[in-house]
Amino acid sequence: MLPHKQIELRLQQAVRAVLPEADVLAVLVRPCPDPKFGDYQSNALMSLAKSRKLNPRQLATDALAKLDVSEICEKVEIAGAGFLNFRLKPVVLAQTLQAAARGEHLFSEKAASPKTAVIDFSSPNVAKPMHVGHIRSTILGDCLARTLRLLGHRVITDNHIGDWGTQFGMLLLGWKHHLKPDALKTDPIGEMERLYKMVNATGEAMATVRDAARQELVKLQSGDGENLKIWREMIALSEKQFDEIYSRLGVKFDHTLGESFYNPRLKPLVEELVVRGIARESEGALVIFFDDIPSLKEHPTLIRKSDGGFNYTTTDLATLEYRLKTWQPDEIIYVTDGRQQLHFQQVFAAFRKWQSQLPSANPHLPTLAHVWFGSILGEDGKPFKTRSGETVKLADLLDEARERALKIVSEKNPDLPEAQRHEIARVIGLGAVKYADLLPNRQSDYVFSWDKMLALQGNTAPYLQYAYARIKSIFRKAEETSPAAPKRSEGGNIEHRTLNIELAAAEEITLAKHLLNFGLTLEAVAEEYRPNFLCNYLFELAGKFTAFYENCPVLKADSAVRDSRLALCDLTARVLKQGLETLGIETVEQM
RNA sequence: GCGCCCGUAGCUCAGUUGGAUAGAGCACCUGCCUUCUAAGCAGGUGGUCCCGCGUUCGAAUCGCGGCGGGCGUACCA
Repeated sequence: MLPHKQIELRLQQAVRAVLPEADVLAVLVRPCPDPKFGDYQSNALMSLAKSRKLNPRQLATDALAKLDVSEICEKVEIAGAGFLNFRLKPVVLAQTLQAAARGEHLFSEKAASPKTAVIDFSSPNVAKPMHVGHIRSTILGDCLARTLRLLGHRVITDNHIGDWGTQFGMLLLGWKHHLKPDALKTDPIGEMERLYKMVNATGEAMATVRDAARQELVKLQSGDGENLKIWREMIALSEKQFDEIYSRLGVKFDHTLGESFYNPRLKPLVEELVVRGIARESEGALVIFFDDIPSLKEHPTLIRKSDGGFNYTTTDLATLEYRLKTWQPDEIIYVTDGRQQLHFQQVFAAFRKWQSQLPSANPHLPTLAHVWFGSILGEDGKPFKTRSGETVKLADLLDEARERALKIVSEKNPDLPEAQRHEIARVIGLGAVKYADLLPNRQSDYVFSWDKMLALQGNTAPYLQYAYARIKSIFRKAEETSPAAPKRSEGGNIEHRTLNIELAAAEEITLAKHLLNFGLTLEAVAEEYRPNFLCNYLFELAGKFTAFYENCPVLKADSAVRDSRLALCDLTARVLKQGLETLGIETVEQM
């Protein structure tokens, strides 16, 4: 168990001894904001004292009397209003690093009770190009999936693509009358988008076009052979595009169950909801009212439109039911933009209402989480919407990123073979785009900017990848200059089985202590669904490594120091690589 | 009208149960490539954390009231 966990556990036991009724799970041990206070601190006693009108310093003293962490920490200090400050014993720090060097852990622990989580993200629409608006959901969702998996949870990713709905009426009408086969061959998505826009535009002016489109939709929904055939072709063409983008992004889904998958279930589902008295007719539509939920009292949700059609609430309820039956998840996570908050409140409330009324009511309903993110804005601060020709296509963004990175790598490192420079540019460009998306708090609105997305300096992915490449460079040099250098194990890491890690320089100690906080950070990411915590952690790690790199020569040091520093380098590289991988970002050995 | 979110350095933004002297990147200024990769480092400039009141030992963070902005609010998703 990592030292801070041990401290936390013992502190919780001590608090239980002093305040038996207290919720000790809220007693947390966190890294100190400033190393002068110590390595870890707990503020919990102050809030416990406050709610009980106790003297916080006295409570701290009482808890301390029951606390024995002497083999982990130096003397525990009570500071200020009642902070407990812990300072790790150097030997504990060294032992933790050595255990990591032996491959026993990488500063994180698997969850004690693994859960099953379904993550719903990306969800692009058929017949439309993937643009920058899709990147947040895709990258965030993928990162959350990776984080939960790393922590030992069972994760099921599901891409709920938009392959059904009213847009297909217009698409079918356009396809039948205005399709340009050559254009479809060269740029299928562009051609389908053109058809949609064209019919949509004329439909706004002409009722006959609207009606014709509606007719095509009705035919599709009632199983018309020709329309189904065209519809399937549109999906196939779109999925080809999705696959290309996902392959470039390195994003994989366990399932791609689009809206149409749930189509057969919609009618019986709605009937069931009516029979159970959850939905009722209102103004010609079937509606679920939430009179018992104040925040939703004014916001009923439709599950069948007055024209008999179903909408996305219906589909989402059917989807929830399917996921529950199929995977028995503990948690279902939806990664969409914040504008859908009300919708998900309604879906979640309707689902609970429905499930609670089933005869065999499931006592263990999953946690439903809407992980929302801010809107994408243009550089003018106005909503970045699909206006004619102004959408930045995802493929173009990735191309531009790769080109800018190639230009830089060719300047910095012209001697590398061309193929290698291209590969580096791919990894760096892609990493920069992803990192730019993960770094801000997800709830902030997102001002799209080429320069920001493609920045290669400062707090960016290339900075982290650069730190990694520098470490790898040290190891290359070590092998060149000294045949007696530590050997590489099969995993590409250095063997440390007999290694003694000794930390003397301030930069070494600071770096080492930061490594210990990797798992803590991953847990925070999983808890709050916020990958930016990991970005910041890695940026600090790279910064602390750089300080070490500037001040502590590795290869020129005497044998014992050198081996210890090599081990520290290797552990840093592993955490950087693992951390970046969790963000969905690759590393390169040289750049 | 109601609901959600936001307002922190010139710009873009972090800020982990309320916690210790509010941080980073960009931009700008001064230094540092015979020394493990300068996509870097060291230092400097830069703040009424929108305003006011309150709760608290302690507020950027919580409550109330303003001001400003974004989004949502029954048949698109």
